[in-house]
Amino acid sequence: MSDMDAALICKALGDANRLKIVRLLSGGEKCACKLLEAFDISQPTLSHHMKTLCECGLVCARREGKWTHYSLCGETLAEFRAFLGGFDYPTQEGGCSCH
Amino acid sequence: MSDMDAALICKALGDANRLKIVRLLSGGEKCACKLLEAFDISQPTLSHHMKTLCECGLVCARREGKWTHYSLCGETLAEFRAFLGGFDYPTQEGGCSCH
DNA sequence: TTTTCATATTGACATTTATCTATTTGTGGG
DNA sequence: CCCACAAATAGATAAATGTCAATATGAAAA
Repeated sequence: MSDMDAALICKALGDANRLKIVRLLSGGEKCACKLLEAFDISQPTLSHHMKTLCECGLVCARREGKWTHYSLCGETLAEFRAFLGGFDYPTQEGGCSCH
Repeated sequence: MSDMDAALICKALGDANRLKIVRLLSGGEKCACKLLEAFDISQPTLSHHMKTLCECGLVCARREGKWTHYSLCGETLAEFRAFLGGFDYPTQEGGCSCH
């Protein structure tokens, strides 16, 4: 996963509503109308958020008749976790021999 | 870690420059002047990014004379990873009994 | 085919954000 | 005390973002 991909995912998660959407999807696939019930936002706004989540690969959309069902993309989620796992936090000091 | 805390961290990571800063700090503590060398941005802009990273708890600042040394906060990073770990991606379908 | 319903797109607007220049703050050395 | 330097803050501005009302699309039902 590239920095740009990761930044896109972070940006997508950096909104309280979208974070809540991801949490809801974490419980299993949901259609847009069910998701909408959980929020105080308009239908176009939810649709816009879903587009953001889909475009970064975190969420997949499945069309079934009139309804669109959304679910988390486990593969992307795993890759993102691996990306974050690449950050270490060495406790030793003096890493910067500044002056 | 609350949703708001996590959203703050995500927002902080949702910028290519800040992601790069975190990667640099992942290699150990660095002072602001060393970080600045790695970018094509002005000193105030870097300072602004560091403030964002510090305010979400991902980075700690340590003052030493005229210099400020920054490092990743391992605790926050761990909490954030745990937060993301809370998202499951159940593969079973039919989670939404929509219609 | 006409209607109805679920979702997506458009266009507009207010807010937030990333960035810069200019200035200020704080620290240490002459 | 004054100067030099590292970093932070202030103020301004262009770009991105979240939101909504209005409209379009697309699919099933009547």
